Amino acid sequence: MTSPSKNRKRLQILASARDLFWKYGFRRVPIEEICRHAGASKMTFYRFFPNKIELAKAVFDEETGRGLERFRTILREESSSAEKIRKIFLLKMEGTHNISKEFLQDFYGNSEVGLKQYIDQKTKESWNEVLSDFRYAQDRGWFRRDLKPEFLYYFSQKVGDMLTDEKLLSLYPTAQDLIKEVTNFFAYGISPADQSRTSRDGEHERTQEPERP
Amino acid sequence: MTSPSKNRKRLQILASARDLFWKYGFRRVPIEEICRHAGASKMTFYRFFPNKIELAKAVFDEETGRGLERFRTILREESSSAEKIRKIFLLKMEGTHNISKEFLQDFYGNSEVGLKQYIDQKTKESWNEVLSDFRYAQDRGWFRRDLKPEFLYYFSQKVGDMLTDEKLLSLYPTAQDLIKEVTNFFAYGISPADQSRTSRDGEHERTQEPERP
DNA sequence: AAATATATTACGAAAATTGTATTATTTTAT
DNA sequence: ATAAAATAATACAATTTTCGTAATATATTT
Repeated sequence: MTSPSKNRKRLQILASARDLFWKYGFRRVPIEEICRHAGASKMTFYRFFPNKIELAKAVFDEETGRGLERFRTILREESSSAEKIRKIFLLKMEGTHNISKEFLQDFYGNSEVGLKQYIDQKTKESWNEVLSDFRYAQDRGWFRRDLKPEFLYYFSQKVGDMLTDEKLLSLYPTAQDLIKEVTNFFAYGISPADQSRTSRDGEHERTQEPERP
Repeated sequence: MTSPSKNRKRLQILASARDLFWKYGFRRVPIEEICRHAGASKMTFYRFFPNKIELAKAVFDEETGRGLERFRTILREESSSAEKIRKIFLLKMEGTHNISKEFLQDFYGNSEVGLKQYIDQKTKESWNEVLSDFRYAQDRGWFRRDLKPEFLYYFSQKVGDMLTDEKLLSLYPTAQDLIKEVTNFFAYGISPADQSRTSRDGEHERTQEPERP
């Protein structure tokens, strides 16, 4: 058995599936397209996965597991706040972690028994772990205290859908406030308050314009 | 003939088609899904459009026309830079203008004669107009001079794909530089340089960390 | 050279999509 | 209120897409 070779194509298929599922969702992507994208034949696919659903499960498990792992590693490692956010930035750019809306949407539509529950549970677990990790970092003063954990979570997920995501929008009174948060995030970074920021208001109530004395 | 009523459903279908095409591309979205999304029946669809291709053409025309119009209006109107960028922000949030990659991709795959050329030309025209408008504003000192026109264009298109867009990335030596641009954008906004920023380097060569005296 | 992994091609079955027809319901104008 | 128009709902055949398997050929590994 050629262990390394055996897994090579499998991982390529897995990666391609993730990329395509992420963008277009589960049902919109035919198996053959995944194979084309992965440079594999359909037969090779069926050697590793019995059908598309099992493939999707594998993708889901990979992401929740490995992505969360990477995220936690970055949060816990010995580095500056700026370095942390830079790495999370890059992690997000790779699109390596977290589950896309489109992917879950189609998965939910599937009437497979137990699948929805399985996903719900795993999602909730991951979410709680991320929040807990974030608060861990926040407690140690690595991140601003007035930055909502939910914000960084969503930010690290997908900058793309940030401003159109209903869930994220619902965290703020108006769309304006979300824009403020984004602006503040880029203006101040994630570092805790320091002596240079004396004119700030309370949490999430700063003016939209960055102060420039 | 009830003119207003006649166009109501048609516009809803058009809007739904745009939303779905934008996200998933042309071929991945069945007509019935568009109808569902628009709250219209299939028969109503076929009353307005002979087939999906004609619908896509209509969507394309609408977007290049109306979207560009709105963009230019914002750029040209009498308002502050901050106000302009805010409106462009909101415009982008609505996802109202510019053509998505997925949409064009599928359109290109279609062997319809002349379609590709038609799209290419219209796209190029719009692109040139936007750039020209941008430089117009830049010349009048409304925007920073060291902000690449291409950047604002892409920014206004889709913040989402910003950091994964190959074209945009290729405008910068490294991904770091793009991140710098994003950071600077949010840190300084689009306003021209003022007295508060004396420690800046040359174009696109500032440090990644915002200065905080 | 043998064994294994993969690609290619073909294929039938199942499912999805398209486009049309028919009839019922709702909306609009008079 | 009534007629006309617009729309919805349903059903349908024709077409296309997708799925999953098989048989055979090619490439890779051992």
